[in-house]
Amino acid sequence: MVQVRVAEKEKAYPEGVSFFEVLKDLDKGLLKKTVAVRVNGVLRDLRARLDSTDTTIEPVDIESKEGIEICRHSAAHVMAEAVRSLYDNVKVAIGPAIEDGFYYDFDTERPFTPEDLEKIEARMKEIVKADHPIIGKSVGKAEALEFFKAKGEIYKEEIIAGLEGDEVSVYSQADFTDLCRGPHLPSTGWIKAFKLTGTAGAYWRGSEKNKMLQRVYGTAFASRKALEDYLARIEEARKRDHRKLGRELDLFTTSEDIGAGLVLWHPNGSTVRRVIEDFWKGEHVKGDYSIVYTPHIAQVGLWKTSGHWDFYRENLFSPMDVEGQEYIVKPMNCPFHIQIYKTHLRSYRDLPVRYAELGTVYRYERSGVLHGLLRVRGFTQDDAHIFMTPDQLEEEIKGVLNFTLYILKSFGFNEFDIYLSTRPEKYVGALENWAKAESALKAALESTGLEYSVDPGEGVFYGPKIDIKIKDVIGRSWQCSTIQVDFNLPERFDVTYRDESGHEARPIMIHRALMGSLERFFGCLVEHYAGAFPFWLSPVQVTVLTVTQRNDEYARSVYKRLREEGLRAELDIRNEKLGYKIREAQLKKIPYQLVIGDSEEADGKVAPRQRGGESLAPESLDGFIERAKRENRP
RNA sequence: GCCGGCGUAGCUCAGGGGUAGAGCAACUGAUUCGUAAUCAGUAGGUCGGGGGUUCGAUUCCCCCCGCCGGCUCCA
Repeated sequence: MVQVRVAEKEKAYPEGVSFFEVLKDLDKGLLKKTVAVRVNGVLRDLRARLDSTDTTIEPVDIESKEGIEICRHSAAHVMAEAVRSLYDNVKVAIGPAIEDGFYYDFDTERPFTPEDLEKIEARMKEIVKADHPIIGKSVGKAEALEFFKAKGEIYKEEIIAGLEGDEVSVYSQADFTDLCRGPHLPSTGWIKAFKLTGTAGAYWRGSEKNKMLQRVYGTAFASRKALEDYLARIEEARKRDHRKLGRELDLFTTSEDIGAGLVLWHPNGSTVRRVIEDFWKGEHVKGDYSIVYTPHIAQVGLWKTSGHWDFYRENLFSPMDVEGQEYIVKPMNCPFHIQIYKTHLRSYRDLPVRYAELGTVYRYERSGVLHGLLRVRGFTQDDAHIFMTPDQLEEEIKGVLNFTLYILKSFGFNEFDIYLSTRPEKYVGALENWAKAESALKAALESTGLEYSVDPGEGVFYGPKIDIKIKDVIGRSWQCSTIQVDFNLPERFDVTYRDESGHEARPIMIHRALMGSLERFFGCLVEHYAGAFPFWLSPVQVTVLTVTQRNDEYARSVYKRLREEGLRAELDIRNEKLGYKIREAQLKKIPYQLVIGDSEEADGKVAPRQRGGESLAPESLDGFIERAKRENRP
């Protein structure tokens, strides 16, 4: 007999009884929302049986992260079963649960079409309805190898060959057997809600060198309601898509005639960008940065010296010939800033030197990776390079980190995911410098009191870095800020300063971008605010609307005054009904609509209406201007 | 770059071997109107580009460009 505890309850059962039976006996209600159990810290199937060491059983709730993962994983198996039953000569590869869903990779005779997706989903529904038991067992490695070999499952063979230990576990449902660690649902009927979401090509083991397999994506949830909520969230994200809003609000476009990944900023988008840039410049001047400008092209030798020519050649635009010299469009700003630094002999007393630039760079991104404003070929970095003595490193990083957070918060981002990336396998620079820099970054992070995680080996070849991802209102993360320590470039460009004893010494550099690229950051802002920018960023802040043409003259004077006060105003005196004009202003997401009718004109007032639909009491123009000015800042 | 899908009026989309259609937007006229769409009329397209098949291609085939979903990549 085994003494079993589940939550508060305790009872003895004979060995060999399944966890399912134990729960059924002890707490039927609990069983209903349980998909697996954790026993002594290990996840097990409900079908698994008690053995002598099992004492405490923790049920895994279907709504829990692990519970949903188990559902998704089982759904992936159901999909594999469906695909194998529908198509000949299919080999299955891997099929894990992922964030928001699951996928399974198949090696097929031909790629899947959208029609295939429907067929597969329909077959999956049949399999769920048939409620096949999902049974796991442990088998010898040799036996498993033989089994999958006989079935022609070469990918499974490869996986098994790479596994440690003598035993592997396999799961079977109906006539489909898969290599799998588990756990799984007790039977296919336990899958409550799923949907296939797409197909894609995906390389075996993620390497371009390997064969491209067919991946089918899907998702599964604990209930139909949860699935519907998820689909509604996707729909919400779709509504916020910066590419859609960019067109609707006339913010930006790209043009086939110009080229992929090159952005045209329309007047509305340009206004937002200008406000961002003005704010950025002002804050940098306050923060003791020097703002600089540098050319868009330069001799390729600069990039050979920097090392980018060797490391990133496939992402540089081809050189152009200028009187026998090779020039390229710049992929980075750093060498220019270094050249400026080097025009003078620097003393330790001059450091740190901070150069900031809204520098437009061009990188040849492979066509398949381009995406709206988020991944483009020409973009403007809010770049800066700081030259300092090694002693100044920690203090400087703290300063940069706090500055970054301040700027991001000014744009309405208050939640961050912060990562410290440490030395990668391929690196340059002395180990002791790496250690020093990593500990300086760490100390700076700790001084903020914010949580962060370490990405081991994810640093750049020339130094460790801090990356900050901002979270938008619907919880998505966007990589924007990066703070990178660099030992490489000062060396390569022979950057120096005179230390306290008058000797030549090597400064350390920091590269940092707060918004990353203006394009990406702008795209992120659009989605964060769903196009309804805060007042200080809105392309048009106020629109003056007349009720009838009798009010045109007064409306003009209101409009003129608003412009004189530096507010971005528009005047709509078209011969249309008020409702029509309001609707249009609303769709343009203009923060304030000033309604001007006979009564406002008679009283010398304006009647503000807010973007949200709320009408404010008529007030004097001065009063409104005061309100607007109060809101016209971060 | 790779896999799949898509490209028709400014936008959203329908159509389909015999040279195209709707709604909204635009323009013109009437209406002078109070917080999300007044009515009527007009105009608008080398059907992404190039080549091929065909008596005839926007439709079928090939190549290219661009966009979308992924993979890979992202200093």
